Amino acid sequence: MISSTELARECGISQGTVDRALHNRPGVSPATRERVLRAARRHGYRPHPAARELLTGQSKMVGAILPTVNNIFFMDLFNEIGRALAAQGLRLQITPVENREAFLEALEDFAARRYRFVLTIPPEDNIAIPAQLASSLSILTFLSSCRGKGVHFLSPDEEQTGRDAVRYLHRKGHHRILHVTSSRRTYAIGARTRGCRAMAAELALKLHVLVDLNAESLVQALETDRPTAIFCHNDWLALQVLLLLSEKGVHVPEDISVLGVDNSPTLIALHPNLTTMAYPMAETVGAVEKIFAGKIISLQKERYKVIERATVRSFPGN
Amino acid sequence: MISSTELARECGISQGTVDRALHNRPGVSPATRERVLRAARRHGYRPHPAARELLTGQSKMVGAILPTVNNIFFMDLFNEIGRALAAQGLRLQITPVENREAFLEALEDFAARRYRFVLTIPPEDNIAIPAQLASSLSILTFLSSCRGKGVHFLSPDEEQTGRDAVRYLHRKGHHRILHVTSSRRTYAIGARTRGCRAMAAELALKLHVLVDLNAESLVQALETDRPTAIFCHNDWLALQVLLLLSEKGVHVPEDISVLGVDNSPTLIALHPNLTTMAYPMAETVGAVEKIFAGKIISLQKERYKVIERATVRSFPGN
DNA sequence: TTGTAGGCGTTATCAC
DNA sequence: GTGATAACGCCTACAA
Repeated sequence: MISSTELARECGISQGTVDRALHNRPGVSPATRERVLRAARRHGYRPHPAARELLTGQSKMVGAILPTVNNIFFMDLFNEIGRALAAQGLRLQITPVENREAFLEALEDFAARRYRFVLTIPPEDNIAIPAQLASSLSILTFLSSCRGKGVHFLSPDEEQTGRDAVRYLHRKGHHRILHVTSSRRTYAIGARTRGCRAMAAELALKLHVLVDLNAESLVQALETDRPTAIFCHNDWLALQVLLLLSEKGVHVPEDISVLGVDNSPTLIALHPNLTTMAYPMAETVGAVEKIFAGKIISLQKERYKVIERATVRSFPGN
Repeated sequence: MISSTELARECGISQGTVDRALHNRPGVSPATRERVLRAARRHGYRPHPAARELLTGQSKMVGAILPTVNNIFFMDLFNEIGRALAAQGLRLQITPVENREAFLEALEDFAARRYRFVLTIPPEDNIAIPAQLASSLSILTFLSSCRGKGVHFLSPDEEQTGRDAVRYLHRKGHHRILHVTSSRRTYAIGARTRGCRAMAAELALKLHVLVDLNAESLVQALETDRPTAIFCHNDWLALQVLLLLSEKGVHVPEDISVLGVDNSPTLIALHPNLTTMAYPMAETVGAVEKIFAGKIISLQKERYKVIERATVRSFPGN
């Protein structure tokens, strides 16, 4: 990789002139410009981003931090955001982290590099962000928030999502619902279950909540409560449920219905029949773009939208 | 983010002394050192990586490029590599790319940043890497190679993998095998199918190859050839097959066996019963580490190893 | 039209 | 034990 100074030496002119030529700025004779551009192309010249970042105090990079596990949907989301950012000349860099220490370390490094924004899925809930960090970096969190002022948590109203899911199944004629969720403590998990419970109470239908899914716990829940539908916290759990059911010889949707959440492109590609509630992807990408532009945006009013496919049946007369 | 110069001003000393204190180098009085370290901690001081990179011409970052689709296993692999690199003070930065243009653009940027190594899954097969780029960057490719001298393609012998898979199923008593693979043209896909065919011929057993899996094509293949086992190119396809089979009411492994490849942590977490051939993950991570240390390593002699779980049955007497 | 100079934050070296 | 200075590559501003 050649530098603009070396380029200048090679062309027998000053570095300043090279710079003008490279940036298409006035004040260079056509002949000189052509000579510089040709030399630059020949050497595959690229300005050193570190030098530019040092000088301008700004980077074209946008950082992202993703836990090493449980990340398929967020990988999809970040891919989508990355696409939108690329259109603005920004580049998304994803760092996988295993635990809180690595998470904070990555944040520190991003801050030191003067990244303007960092998108994160914290590996744990409620991680405390040191004040120094929070003030020098705009942190956008998904899934679960962090402690620290200035950290922006971007999420739809998940209690509403739980309510919507139960109401949808109720409208389809289901009165006994199993809610499969996780024991992790994130905002989305807690709120969605609360929403489910609230709506189940309103509609006077039976709701059983199953945490920590496995073959035994699922069979037991099916036998105990005889649900006609399973609402899974996300598509990932829904697929797990589908695979477990198929091993037990239970047919979907004849014997039981399954509803997922996210409409994760990767997981739907795996099983295109899954009925699921689509995460407001486009709205999120739009919100991130607006936040980058300095606006304050919330997703609280955005709703997941049911995408009806083959894993939920409806009962006649409902 | 405070700079070492500002730190020096605050402590009323020169920047050089601050630097010595921060790096635990001799030539600073204990009192001064303490004063500097305290101030640094108070301000959350971090050296600016861009400045260091500019000066030293080296970066602590290792780049990685991943296509936005079909990337679950490689995400797992990169997570593993990232862990190993973190232990050496290097940080893995993954950039998702959609197509060849974005791929080359990301490579150019990595080169300009003086990243020493880049790990890549090319979004297409056989992309041409400009000579400039290849010479200023050590490129490690997985899955499929790129044209360009100096590009290091790291892959086990996939023809051998195909042979091993067929032999394994044959030993389990299967004589009619369906090989589900993809129409993409990567080294792994082509070689593995070749290996399957070769071994099937050697063992005089029936092998049918199915490209572009879907409900109809699968049913037709099952009816036409009556296979007793399905060898899927990877775990992803294996899960797709399992889900399709369950919809058709075909039981695994009673009615038919399913064998995947990769032992992808993410996908196995989704379905812990899948019998699969484990990618030599540890060996790959070790190879990457050695290559970073300047050695030339190949994975050609490494083999995938069958992990027997519940989706492959064996016939008595075999 | 072109050259020069200063500075971004480090690190390394040399002088005191 | 400490300060001053050059250099990394780029960009901006000003001088010739």
